Amino acid sequence: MRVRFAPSPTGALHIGGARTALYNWLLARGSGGELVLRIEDTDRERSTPENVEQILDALRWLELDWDGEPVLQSERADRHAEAVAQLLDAGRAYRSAAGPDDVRAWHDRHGNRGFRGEEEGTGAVRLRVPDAGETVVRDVIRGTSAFANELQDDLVIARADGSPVYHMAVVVDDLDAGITHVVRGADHYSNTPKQQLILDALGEHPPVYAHLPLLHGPDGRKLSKRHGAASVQALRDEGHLPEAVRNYLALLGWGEAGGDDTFYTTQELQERFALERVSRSPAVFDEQKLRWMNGRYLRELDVATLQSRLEGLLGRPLRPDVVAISQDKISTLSEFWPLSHFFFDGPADDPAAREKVLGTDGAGPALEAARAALDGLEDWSIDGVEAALRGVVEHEGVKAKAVFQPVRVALAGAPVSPGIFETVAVLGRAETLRRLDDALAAV
RNA sequence: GCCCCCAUGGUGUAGCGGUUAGCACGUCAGCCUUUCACGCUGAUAGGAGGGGUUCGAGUCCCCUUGGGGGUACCA
Repeated sequence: MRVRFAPSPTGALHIGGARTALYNWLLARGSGGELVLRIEDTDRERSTPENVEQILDALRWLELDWDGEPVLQSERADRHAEAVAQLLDAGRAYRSAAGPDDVRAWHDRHGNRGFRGEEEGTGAVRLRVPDAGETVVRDVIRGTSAFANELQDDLVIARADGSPVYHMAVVVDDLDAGITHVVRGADHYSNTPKQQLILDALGEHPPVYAHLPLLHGPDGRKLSKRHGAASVQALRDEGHLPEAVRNYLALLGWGEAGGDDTFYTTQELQERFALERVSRSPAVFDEQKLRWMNGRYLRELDVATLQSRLEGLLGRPLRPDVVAISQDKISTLSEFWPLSHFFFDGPADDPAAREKVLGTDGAGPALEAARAALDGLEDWSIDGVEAALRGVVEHEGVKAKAVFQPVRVALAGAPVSPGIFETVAVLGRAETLRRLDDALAAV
């Protein structure tokens, strides 16, 4: 099995594209086949080196590798031209100056019958589509359906300047690369008969096709940039884990036979993924579920791994103890800093929180008592701190919250932080007392 | 307009002629509890509509409706 992923370099890698890449990768890696990467850049405007690099970057982040060097479609123009010439020589294509207006005029006269032009020896190259018969598309996911040839326009396969059009280019590239299975988005489905027509004119046979259902946004419309995190780049920036994204994406449009499972290791995915079981209907990308799943993966990580991933995202060194006590509280990497930055750069500046929590009558005494208890504490551990602070609560005869919240705000500057005992223990005696004193001075 | 495809709760899916329609996210309630989370327990809600076929239909067929894709000298 030889499959291919052929993104067009429009910038970021779209979620739908990422899923297509994943499925192709699963197919190749799960079967011992090969995955080749081709950049569909016949549209020169979009194919800047930066755009291409972004796509490759996104794939690397997802840990989806490919075999060999990525092929740039634009570099195969000679081969495309050769194939066009072959069709011209064989009389399976012709040059015609007819443009869009002429095609429209034809349809005004002939209804939905496909446009048929005349050999004019100049203009764009059009494929001669037979009037009889039908082109049958066999799709592993969607089954079989027939498209009447009579209804198909003689399509342009090369522009007047000789440059090949997309359909011509893909067909030739897939042929030359020996692609056996074409797995791509369903937006290519209706174009498949055209490509089969070209293949047929070339005297070749079509590969196995599989068209994946499109992804929609929460509003039911095709997923796009305005739906927020619609790209792999955005997911990475939000602090998702590639393994979680892969797991989530795999399940967006595919389900195991009789399976109630939700979590799959990449290994399991490779073993069990089957094209035949991919859904036919479009799916809605659900950020909430991805987030939930990401949290589950995050909590499974050992502290050292989590720390290095966080450092990678934040670009600064962290501390394992801080990472450890924050792990249960976050579901994406980017939630770490807002929660625990105060360990590194001092209490947050949140006047509203200070006012609300430290402005109450009991706050002063509570902080005093907590300070005294911690000052003399011998066992400076999470358990030791807990014993000391609970002692304060008991001694003061107040609710636990009446002591813990002021301490939290004094240390973190915010009403939210990791567990208070953990926070105190990790912050250390000197820093804790200093922050308590600062808060006391302001009360 | 024409061609093609799709249709199980709010979301992703399981089921493949006989089930109390399963699982997961979400939502709601409760528990846990020092905040926020996590976790646990329970609840909520579903086969678009209409015709067939059949003893029996999410499950097979047709129509309607709704949604999507294609229809470029775009990719």
